[in-house]
Amino acid sequence: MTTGQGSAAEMPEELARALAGAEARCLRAGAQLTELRRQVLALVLEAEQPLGAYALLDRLKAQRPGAAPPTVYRALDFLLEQGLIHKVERLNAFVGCVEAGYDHGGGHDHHHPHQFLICRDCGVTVEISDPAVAHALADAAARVGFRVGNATVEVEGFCAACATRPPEAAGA
Amino acid sequence: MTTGQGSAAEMPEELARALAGAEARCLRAGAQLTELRRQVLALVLEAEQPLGAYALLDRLKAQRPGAAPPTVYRALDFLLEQGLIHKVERLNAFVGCVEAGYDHGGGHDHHHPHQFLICRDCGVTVEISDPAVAHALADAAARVGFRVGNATVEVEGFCAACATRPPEAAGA
DNA sequence: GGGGTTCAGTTACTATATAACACGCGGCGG
DNA sequence: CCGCCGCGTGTTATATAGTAACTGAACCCC
Repeated sequence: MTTGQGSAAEMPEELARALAGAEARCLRAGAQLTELRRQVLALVLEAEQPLGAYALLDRLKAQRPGAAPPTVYRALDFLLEQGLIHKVERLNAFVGCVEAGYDHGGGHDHHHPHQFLICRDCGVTVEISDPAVAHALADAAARVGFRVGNATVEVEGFCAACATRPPEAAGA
Repeated sequence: MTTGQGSAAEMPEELARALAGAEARCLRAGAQLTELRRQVLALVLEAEQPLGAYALLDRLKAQRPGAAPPTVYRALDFLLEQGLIHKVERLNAFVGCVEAGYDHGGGHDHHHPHQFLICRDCGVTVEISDPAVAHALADAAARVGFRVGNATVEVEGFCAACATRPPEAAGA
């Protein structure tokens, strides 16, 4: 609510740090975080909620009038590959990866297991990264001889705030 | 591979049984498994793989020339509500629920937790229903005060067959 | 028989995503 | 120097997925 997207002048430190981290990460991966890609990443990160490709496109057009669907989708593909953003399949929308900011050079480089909690009521989407879930999943998969690659885990339900405030009196 | 979809004449016992089970289930739920819905359900069940709404529409047109997108989507919505089919979000496609066939009158009525394993190589999609995964997920959610409703869990990776037969020699 | 509900037909449209081709730029070998 | 190639992007067109809104038929209930 507090962000005036009209002019892309403002640049909170947090965003700047995230972009710098992304840059470093791409460097390590031998990938180019070009101007376009940085712009799209910034748009995703600025938003507090998952944004659809076309919503991003609209915002992007402010800075890049000629932008078309492929413009956005190609950037998104890149960012997904680099693990800088995730796609929320249930929403056909994209969010910044909560872990992307940490520039911990070692261990895994990207594509950490993650899960989304999506509030049915207020729409808030939260990313968590629970090892137990990943483990249970890998376990279950292994039981049928399946080798886990990338997992999409998205839970719809009620966030803490909306769960306590019971919505609008059940009608049925 | 063995099903000739050209004419909808054939009706394996398995399919017939599944449809009968679905009928019984709807009866119990006070829902009507109409002709259209049965047709769409049959199409989903016949396919060995997830089918997109428009693929279903094409097939449906053989039996119902006037069919349009809403025709299929309304039937799919119904079947989803009844728990007779699931949607695979990553594929925008629909599959029959493996548990729908069991006409166990008691306990849960539908919407059991389930997970999909999708082979990156051959595309085979398998549904499993692992309580440990569901539990781990509910647990992780509870830890942040989130009440779990419906979970989408879809794992991409390699099925047993494709995992043993290493694909086409890794390049990188 | 009026009035509700449910289901399906129909038209039109919105939203999401990709194909295919063209161009500019930088590197590299002839 | 030139042609070629890989890459990122621009551009146009199109494919795929999903809904809105209105219509009418069938059924049930009173």
